[in-house]
Amino acid sequence: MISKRSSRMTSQRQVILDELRSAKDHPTADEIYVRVRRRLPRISLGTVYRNLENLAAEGIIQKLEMAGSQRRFDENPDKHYHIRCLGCGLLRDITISTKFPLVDLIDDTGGFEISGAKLEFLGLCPACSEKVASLPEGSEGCIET
Amino acid sequence: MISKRSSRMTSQRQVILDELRSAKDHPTADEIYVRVRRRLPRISLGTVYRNLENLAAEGIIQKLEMAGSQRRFDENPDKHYHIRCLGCGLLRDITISTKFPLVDLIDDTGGFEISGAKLEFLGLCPACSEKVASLPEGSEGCIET
DNA sequence: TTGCGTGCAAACTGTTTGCACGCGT
DNA sequence: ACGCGTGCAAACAGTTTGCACGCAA
Repeated sequence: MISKRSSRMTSQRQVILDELRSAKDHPTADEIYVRVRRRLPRISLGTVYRNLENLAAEGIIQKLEMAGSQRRFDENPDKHYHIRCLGCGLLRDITISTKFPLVDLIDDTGGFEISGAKLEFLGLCPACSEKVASLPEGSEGCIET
Repeated sequence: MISKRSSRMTSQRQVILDELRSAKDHPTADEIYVRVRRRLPRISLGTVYRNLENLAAEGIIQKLEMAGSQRRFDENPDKHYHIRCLGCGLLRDITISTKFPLVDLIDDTGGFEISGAKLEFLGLCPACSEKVASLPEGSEGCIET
């Protein structure tokens, strides 16, 4: 794993990591901030950002940069995929049958040296697709690329 | 195509669309802003954003929300894929051999109603991989997910 | 003539940073 | 005791919005 020399262990760092690990969702920095503040009321948002950034750089957690939305953090540092609900923003892990590297899909690299791919699925979570099913009409599915 | 009632044709809208169509790269709003200002020096950045947003909503152009980077716009409204250079940020179209919908890769939808997938490749453009080849050392490839 | 789209500037969101201080090593 | 990591507040980047006015229809 790509990792830097590990940082000093502060109570802030400890609680942030704790709180992220016990979160089932993939929280944003400010969601983590409010959760951590229950235990460390004087912590600052800047500190939360700094620690999350460091933990990610050390390969202990994972930073999720989703297209067109706020950054989220994942306690699982290993490569895996996600599906995002277009209705409520819920982000959930998903496993894909990875028969081959996605890079194999490319026809012509155009001279690029390819190092990876970002893949994210979009849809409606059970709760939201329930809601949509009982809608007036004319709300055609929003197919994103 | 999903499209709204088309908007009033103003010179701003016309020039923005022109400028985007003649751009080979996939410019950001502010890049378009500086280009358009050569022709319409009094245009405001807000107007550029509003028009790009409308054109995208009408299906005339495409908004590209890439993970962890600034929004870009594509004169081609049709679904296609891109590769982004991790060195310089260059964004280029790429064609993939789409033997099957990406959604077929999913093992378990977890009850989600899936409407699509976002896929983006990452790598180094010819120019940047040239530079890296002649680097000191210890700069391991940054494999993103 | 009507009202949509504009220019301008201010607001806003998410994130980063400079600084003095306090705490982990 | 040294200096990294903190709290705070200000800065920052990208994008959005309220308002009065002008121009396309």
